[in-house]
Amino acid sequence: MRNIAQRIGRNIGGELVKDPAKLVDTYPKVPLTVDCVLFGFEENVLKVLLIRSDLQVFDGLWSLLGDNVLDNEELDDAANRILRERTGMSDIYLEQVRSFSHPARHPGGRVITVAYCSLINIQHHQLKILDHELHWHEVQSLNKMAFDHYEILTYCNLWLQKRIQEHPLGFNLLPEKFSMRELQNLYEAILNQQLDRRNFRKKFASMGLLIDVNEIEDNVPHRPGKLYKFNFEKYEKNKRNWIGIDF
Amino acid sequence: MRNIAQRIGRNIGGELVKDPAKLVDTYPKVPLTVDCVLFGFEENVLKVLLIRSDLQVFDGLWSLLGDNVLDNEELDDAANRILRERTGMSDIYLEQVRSFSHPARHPGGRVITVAYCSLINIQHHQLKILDHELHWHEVQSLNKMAFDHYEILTYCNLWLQKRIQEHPLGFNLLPEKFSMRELQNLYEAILNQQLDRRNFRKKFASMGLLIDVNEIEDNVPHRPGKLYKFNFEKYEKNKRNWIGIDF
DNA sequence: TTTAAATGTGTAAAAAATACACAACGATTC
DNA sequence: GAATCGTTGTGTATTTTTTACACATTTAAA
Repeated sequence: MRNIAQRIGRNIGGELVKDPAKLVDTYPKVPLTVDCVLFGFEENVLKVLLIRSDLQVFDGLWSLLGDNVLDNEELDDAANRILRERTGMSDIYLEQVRSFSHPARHPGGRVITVAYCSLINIQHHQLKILDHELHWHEVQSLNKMAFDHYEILTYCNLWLQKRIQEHPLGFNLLPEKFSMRELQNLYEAILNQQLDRRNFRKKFASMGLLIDVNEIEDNVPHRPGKLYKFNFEKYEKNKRNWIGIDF
Repeated sequence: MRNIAQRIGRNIGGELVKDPAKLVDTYPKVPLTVDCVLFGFEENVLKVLLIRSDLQVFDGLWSLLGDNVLDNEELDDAANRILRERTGMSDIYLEQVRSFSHPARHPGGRVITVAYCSLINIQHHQLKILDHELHWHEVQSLNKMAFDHYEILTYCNLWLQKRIQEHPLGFNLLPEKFSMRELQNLYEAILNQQLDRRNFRKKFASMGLLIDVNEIEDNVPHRPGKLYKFNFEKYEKNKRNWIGIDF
């Protein structure tokens, strides 16, 4: 094997590189994409936003929302742009999850992708572009997808389960005013487990981040529950002391 | 703005892409590197493995161990290769942490990097290559580094603090047989906080993952402590039930 | 023999997590 | 308007976990 300095064209010995641009020119380049895993919540079911793959080899399988990273584009920006271009939605806070780099993950050759994740309220974000059969798909009903997207989705789903217990992401999925039952349904759907109703309420009550808006549910065929707002302001202030939720 | 299908050269309408390779050819390509953040522990201090940057613009600042990702190389493999080439060490388990993509992070132009992290026992892994002044550097004494490496290091340090409470990584940093005091020093160094000695011991005792080897410390100028081994076997078996350590 | 410096150990108090049941409410039906 | 249905709202006892804290013991060194 050649010496590393020789192989990558760096100077040997003690001399310093004066022209970094020349150095970067010698770097191999790879196609890089971003895939957005957008989770949503509707009818007490966790959903993910998908399109139909337009690659023949994937024969109509579903695919995450992905695209290339452009020249000089930061990954965060790429994720936001892709989401905007594919769905018409902006102002979604996406978080980087991890990269996937298996050499055979794309049938057209080596393409590395970085997965981004977010959770949104399906009602509050109308899909303005419906190309490629863009739609919300139940997470639980998926098993095969285009590329390695099922693997990415599974990874992001686990990431989300952990994340939602450390940060109050869940409130983005609910209407501004929500009942305790809606909140609990949300956590149960994401964590994929039943939770004790009284202990659930106790836990959130003790956090002191819910504001009782003195209203009750409407149009429910039973005793309506009280409505709450999430105290985003207080949360932002005390963010540093936030220790998370544990179920 | 052009339609996304036009911009990236995809087919419009319902037709399927038959040649994925042709499609990938149209993707913009970016230089991609991997940076390894290797943490070690020595003399009760958390250290990180660094080299001297050979870019003039960084005037002798310290740098992480980084290099390009090669064609068709998986990121995990790249990280292992880089570590091997730079230090001579293999069989180090590196974990992907996240990507850093600020367009101006490299003075030579747009270079995206993926950070990988590991924790090793400095005594057990001799540095076989010392090019570029490769050496172990105290984490606490750093503040400025080449590129955005200080930012990457800081991020990885936080990642590590979290990680070490969820997985027993720390045992990789200690000799096979270690005293409770050594173990506690390690946790204190990484978490950067003092821990109560009795509660610390109680916590580890209750996990049942330490094996008393019926030996005591040697060459200490005070009462020697008992030595333990970590029960890797039992941990691997019960990994799924592992709930972590919490300080 | 004394001193210095660390080890080894247990308990009480506080906090957090869990399990669990019944009355009150509103909507619907008859 | 009475009865029924389904869900809300609430509290307590038990267990588990976390925290705070002190003294006798052991070895090396002086």
